[in-house]
Amino acid sequence: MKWSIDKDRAICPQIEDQICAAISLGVFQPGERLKSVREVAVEAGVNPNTVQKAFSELERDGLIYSKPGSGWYVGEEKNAADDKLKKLLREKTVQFLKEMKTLGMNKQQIIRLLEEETDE
Amino acid sequence: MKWSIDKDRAICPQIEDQICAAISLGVFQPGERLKSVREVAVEAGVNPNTVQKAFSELERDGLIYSKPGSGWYVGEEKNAADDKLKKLLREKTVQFLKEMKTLGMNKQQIIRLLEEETDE
DNA sequence: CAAACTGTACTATTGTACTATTACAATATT
DNA sequence: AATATTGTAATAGTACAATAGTACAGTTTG
Repeated sequence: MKWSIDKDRAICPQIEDQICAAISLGVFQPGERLKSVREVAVEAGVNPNTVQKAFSELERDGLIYSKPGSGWYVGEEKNAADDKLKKLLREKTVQFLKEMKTLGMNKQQIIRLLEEETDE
Repeated sequence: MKWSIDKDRAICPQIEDQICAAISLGVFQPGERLKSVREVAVEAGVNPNTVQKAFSELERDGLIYSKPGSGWYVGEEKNAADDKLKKLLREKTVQFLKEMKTLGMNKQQIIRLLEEETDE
């Protein structure tokens, strides 16, 4: 898995979110074993404690579960990942809209900016 | 002036950004005196030190200037505010797009989410 | 002149996020 | 059985933003 870590934001939720998206989008299948806490930490250039915390959060939300001594595994209920991803995308969108409107932008102007900054 | 402070983000840049937008959008006119550091602090529910820091940053960027003992005043060059606001809006947009794409969304899906979350 | 308000500077403290390091028990591997 | 790897926990250290409090000099106002 390829990680995209922005050092200017909290790292823990970024790990969470990207794993959540990977599960929801089918990159990881239910029952599949994830890489170990230490491996992910090296891959993402991050402290193992941070990965451990992110995994624990995902476990709390029912996306993954741990077999102590063996590893972390994707849960059977993909719903949990789908719901979490949807919620995440909505929250990010709402937050973005809020900030842009605080700076005086309206819907039309926001979409125009989006069009300008998109290459595809 | 009405402040919109999000406690989950760094406060200092929020003060900066909102004043910048207010100047660029003509809410504050060149030469106009801003409220004092202490007044803004009370209005926004924030520590005076944080406002002082925000004002100093805006001064560094040429948006406002201080007359020690008298107050802070909007600079004559509105360009500085226009440029800073434009840069700000672009950065926020680029950041939003980056995060959404990291979570697997493409342009079309992003715009659809925006449409869904906009009321006007 | 005197009082009030202003910008400015400084220190101390708190809260948060992350890193660094170590340790231990459960599991897997050989 | 022995070794390596895993999850898990605890501690200490670092860095930063923000708060709290104080102080002082310049300006305005009465």
